[in-house]
Amino acid sequence: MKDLFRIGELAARTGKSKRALHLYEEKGLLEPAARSKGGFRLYDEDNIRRIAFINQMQLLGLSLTDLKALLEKWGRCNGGPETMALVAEEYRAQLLDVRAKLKALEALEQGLVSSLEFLEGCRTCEDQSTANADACDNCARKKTEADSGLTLISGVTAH
Amino acid sequence: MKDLFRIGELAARTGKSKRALHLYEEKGLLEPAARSKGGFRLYDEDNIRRIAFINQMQLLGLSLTDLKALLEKWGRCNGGPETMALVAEEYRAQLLDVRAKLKALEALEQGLVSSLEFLEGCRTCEDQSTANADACDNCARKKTEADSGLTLISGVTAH
DNA sequence: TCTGACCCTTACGTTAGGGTGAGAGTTGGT
DNA sequence: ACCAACTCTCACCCTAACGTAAGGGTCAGA
Repeated sequence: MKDLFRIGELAARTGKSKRALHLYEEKGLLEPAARSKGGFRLYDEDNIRRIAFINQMQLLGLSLTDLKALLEKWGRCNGGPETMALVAEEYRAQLLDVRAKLKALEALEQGLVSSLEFLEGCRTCEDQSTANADACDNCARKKTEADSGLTLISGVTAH
Repeated sequence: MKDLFRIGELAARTGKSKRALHLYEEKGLLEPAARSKGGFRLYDEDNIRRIAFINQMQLLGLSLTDLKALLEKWGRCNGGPETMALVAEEYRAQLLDVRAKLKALEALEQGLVSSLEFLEGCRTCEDQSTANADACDNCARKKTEADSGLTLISGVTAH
């Protein structure tokens, strides 16, 4: 009927380890489409999609436990409006979280860009002045300012 | 000279536990400004800034180990151009990572928004048709499509 | 049927990031 | 001097997400 494959192939095709796949099953996140007579797990394309989903969510910082809860909630949703509302609530919460992370990431991106600009300025500055000296006063000062850490994010301006 | 405070106050002012602060010190991420004669750790404002920095980086998914490496690299940077280049390299790598995460988050945001739209459509659809039924064929079909998981992200379109 | 490549379950090991005392010393106020 | 509040240094416990064997079946091809 559908063509099924064993855990080795699933691992190869998803980049996950066999152990991880076993784990996802233990945690109730992944159910093999079938088992062979001898007990081998047999998977199908749906399983691959499920793993792609797990990957995405993991990337975004959800734990396997969180994921299980989410999938269960989604699984219990039978199309009735109350259950749908429940899922919607969950989604809304996730969305808030996602947006907060977005802001943090954007801030860091700015910080990194500024830092790079600063470092670039430092390089050209060094080029023009004391050629073989190990330290540049300007840079050293800026570095000291940034050293406590926060400047790294709030933006190290070029000099 | 500066006004120093003990670990309890630092904990209170940063929202971290004392244990966490000890841990950061063990990991080489945080050094008390001083110690009292009796051995109590004494902290200052710089320490607070350092912790804010740690917070930010943790939020973005860096491990304490990553952070230590980053700070060490930054600490070894004495203004010389080679060391600066090294730090710049690190920053560039971080930036790539951050941008990848940004894309993933934006995709998820879209997915969540679309899902919410779908759920909303479902609710209104339910309102107009079979009022007390527990299932709506339209919704059930959509749900089945989305059930494997990926649709959750690639976008559940409204019906 | 035999063999090599796979897979099964069970179960202990590992790293990160803390939590939670225990037992003992330190501080600051009265 | 004395007490309450605080801190110190061990040192063991915990969850997450796997890694890594051990001991023993399963499958497919020659």
